[in-house]
Amino acid sequence: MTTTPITEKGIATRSRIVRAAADLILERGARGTSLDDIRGATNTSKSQLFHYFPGGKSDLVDAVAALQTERVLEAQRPFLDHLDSWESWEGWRDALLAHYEAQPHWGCPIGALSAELARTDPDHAAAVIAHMERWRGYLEAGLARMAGAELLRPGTDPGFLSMKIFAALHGGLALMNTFESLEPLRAGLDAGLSALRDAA
Amino acid sequence: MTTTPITEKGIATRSRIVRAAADLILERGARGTSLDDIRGATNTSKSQLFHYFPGGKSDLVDAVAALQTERVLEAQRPFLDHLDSWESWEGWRDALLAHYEAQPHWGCPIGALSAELARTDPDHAAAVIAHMERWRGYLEAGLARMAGAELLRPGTDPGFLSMKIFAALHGGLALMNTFESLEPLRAGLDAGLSALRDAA
DNA sequence: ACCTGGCTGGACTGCACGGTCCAGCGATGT
DNA sequence: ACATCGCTGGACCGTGCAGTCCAGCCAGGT
Repeated sequence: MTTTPITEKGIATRSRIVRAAADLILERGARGTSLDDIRGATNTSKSQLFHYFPGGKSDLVDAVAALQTERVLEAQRPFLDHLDSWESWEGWRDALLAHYEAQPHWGCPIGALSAELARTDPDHAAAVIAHMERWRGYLEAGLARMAGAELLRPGTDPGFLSMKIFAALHGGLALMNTFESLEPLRAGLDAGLSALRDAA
Repeated sequence: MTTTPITEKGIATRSRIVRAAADLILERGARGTSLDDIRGATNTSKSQLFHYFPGGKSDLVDAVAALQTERVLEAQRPFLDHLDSWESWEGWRDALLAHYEAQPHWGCPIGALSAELARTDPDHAAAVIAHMERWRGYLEAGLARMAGAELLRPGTDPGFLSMKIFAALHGGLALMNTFESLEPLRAGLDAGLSALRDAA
């Protein structure tokens, strides 16, 4: 639960907090980011943090996860909604590469949060899983349309194929974080498209 | 740096600590596991922890990372050393599936540590990256032999191809952690082998 | 001018955790 | 029997952090 600000000033402050928190959490992880860090980075005070996020850090992390999900989905548009042709998949791949290259730090904000919170915090985990499933759902939807148009080998399961591509993508993101390079993501996306080609 | 125990009893205690710490860290993450947790799970005392790991938690985490690396490499034997035939790659895939299915918790111990520490702790990060590179190196070596035997398309880069397979694998592991199911790993490995087939 | 209420600053509290310290215990060798 | 030394138990300390509390500030309305 978060408190929605009333005035324009309040909206600006809240947004400033979430955006700074998103950056810090991407850089240091949720556990590695203290409320004082966020306070310092935003020129705010403790009371403001709890004013806008009554549930404390937990609420703030939820807000960050939601923001990052929107950001990453937005970065994949318009391809994400039409992943039913070879050109769309290639455009999608390029959009992802461009997005993550422009990001201030290596790695996938959602994936990192998931890896960090899945094991400890069931409530957050559910929200993060939902974000992941929504994301993968776009891939599956496109593949289902391709299967309908008989662009895929008969008997291909769009759900499993989407998981293959999704896994290859997220492995690229994870290793991008490890190796601090864009190369693993390029490789992961390549592997994902190989899996797609394999089913065509 | 760790203190090597002298007596048999000491060796047993140290090993008990590392193994319990490995389980707890896999389950809750390094930051989510306190020394008191480990102390409680092993019926030891603070002084023993610092007796065997003078550098404190940091040393212990290093030891856990080393243990988990050995475990996961061991699980891939004997295939890991002969990844130069189609049969070996399939045996390798099956061995990995069996290993992670038998594990007490979902996810990749090394990958999780990497995701957690890469951003904050450069010292640990270097060690974890080394482990990752060693692992990927086995794949690359096999692929290089395949390229030498002209089993791969001319011009194929074993390094990049190994990264494709490695990324697909690790994406499967990461999502396995998120979705708490073996299915993503199966999908990731499938995608990796698709990439291999694509280069054959 | 005054009031209301959204917003802000910052001191304060309680607690969890990493790390220190020292007083023993117990097996092994002489 | 005694001394040595690896090993063990657990009290203790300092710090960093999430979360609380309250005294203001500053519009906009009347």
